[in-house]
This record gives sequence, structure tokens and C-alpha cells, in this order.
Amino acid sequence: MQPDPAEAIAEQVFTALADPSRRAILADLATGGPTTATDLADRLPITRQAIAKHLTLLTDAGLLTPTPAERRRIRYHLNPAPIQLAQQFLAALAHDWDTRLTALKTHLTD
Amino acid sequence: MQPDPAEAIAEQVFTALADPSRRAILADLATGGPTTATDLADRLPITRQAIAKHLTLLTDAGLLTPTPAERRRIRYHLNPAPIQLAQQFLAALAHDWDTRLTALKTHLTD
DNA sequence: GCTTGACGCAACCGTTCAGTTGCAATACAT
DNA sequence: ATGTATTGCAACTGAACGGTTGCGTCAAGC
Repeated sequence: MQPDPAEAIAEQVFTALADPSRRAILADLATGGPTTATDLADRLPITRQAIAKHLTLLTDAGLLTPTPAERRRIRYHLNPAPIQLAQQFLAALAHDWDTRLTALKTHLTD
Repeated sequence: MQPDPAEAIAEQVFTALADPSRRAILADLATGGPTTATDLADRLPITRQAIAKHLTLLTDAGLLTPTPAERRRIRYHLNPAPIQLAQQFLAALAHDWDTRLTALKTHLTD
């Protein structure tokens, strides 16, 4: 296996999406717009530090981008590109499965 | 939010997709068609028991369905429904994000 | 009846992970 | 200068996870 970049990204994206707290963060970001760690800590039932860890993980996965704001705040905003890549991954899976099914069908009706 | 069933399924599907071995199993199933645990153990670098664990997890996630076959074999085949649900989840995320962006844009050009 | 192939169950090991607590550093306001 | 708010770093804990080994079980063929 050569270092497949798409696979690596899929890995990170799916692990990122696997955690409930992380999904909550993403949902908040998607509906409420860019926010900071402490603001999220007010809205979620976990500590700021826990949220900070999730934010770095999400940033490493390419899902988030941090931007410095006023005072010492850092605002995180969503990055749609990796999400689309994950969608393509799922589409490829479904596609392979579908073509296998139709091939079987035509073989049976042969 | 009450126990959202779609969220629960998304949880299981994304955790299932997060593991490389599990993705390998799904890819094998998608391209090669239904197989058994021992057959997969020949093709993957892990033990049959490890594969069996993954298979039960994938079955619990609704991604696989076991069907008894000849002798004592059990053949697992893919189930496309949860995959489509996961795709919808990602689409919803991207959609919310997109609408937020366009709303911001129209607000700025207002 | 005995062997062979396939599966299930249970215990165990090492690693990773989510979350917490505690503390240092830095920017701005008064 | 002192206080307040926000972030970053480090150590720790408890639980979950991936994987292995070992053993028991059950169906079919000789």
C-alpha cells in the first residue's frame, strides 16, 4: 500500500466524527458559526480543556481552522473540504456494492 | 434532544468506519461479495477472532447481515442503508455550514 | 466413531482515549 | 500595578479498544 492520502484523511475524519462531543462541537460550529473554546465550554457539559483537545484533533483532521481574534481569543471555523472527501469515500463503498449487486443480477438472469 | 435514532446510528457507523481493519473488511465485502470470517482471516493480517469481533460490531451497527451457509459457515453481506444515512449526516453538516456562509454573505452585502 | 473445518466464548495484555485538575503565561482594562 | 479573562501545557485516572491465546462446540465426511 502506498501512502494513500485519501485513506489517511478518511481515517482522521471518521475518527473525528466518531465522538459525540466532537459531533456536538461540529454541529454548534455549523449552525452557530465560528466560536472559541471557552464559549463552547459554556454550552457543552465538559471542561474547556477537554474541548481544547477536541479542537486540536479536529484541526489536525483538517475539519477546523483557527483564526486569532480580539484579545486573546481564538475563533475556530469549519472547513468543508474533508467532509466532502468522506462523502466520496462512502459513495465509493456504496457504488462498489451496487455494481457487485447488478453484476450478480445480470449473471443470474443470463 | 431526546434519544435521536439517526444520531445513534451515525455514532455506530462512524465508529465502525474509524478502524482501518474494519474499512478493509468493508472494502473486501464491497468488491468481493459476501464472505465468512475465516476467509477474511486469510486475506487480512489479523486473527480470525479479531475479525469476528469486527464482524459483530459491524453487524450491530447495521452495516452487515449474517446469513447461514453450507456446513457451519456464516456468510456476511453488506447493508447499504446505514451508509446512506451517514452520507445524509455529512450532507446536513455541509448544508448548515453553507447556509450560514451565504447568510453571512448576504448580510455583508446588505 | 473419529477427524476435520468453522464458529463462539472468555480471559488477558498493551495502548489509546476522553476527561479532569492544577498551574503558568499573556493580553487588556482599571 | 493589580485584576480579569483566555489560552496552553503537563500529569493523572479510568475506561474502552484492538488484538492474541486457549478452549469448547457443533456440523459434515471418511
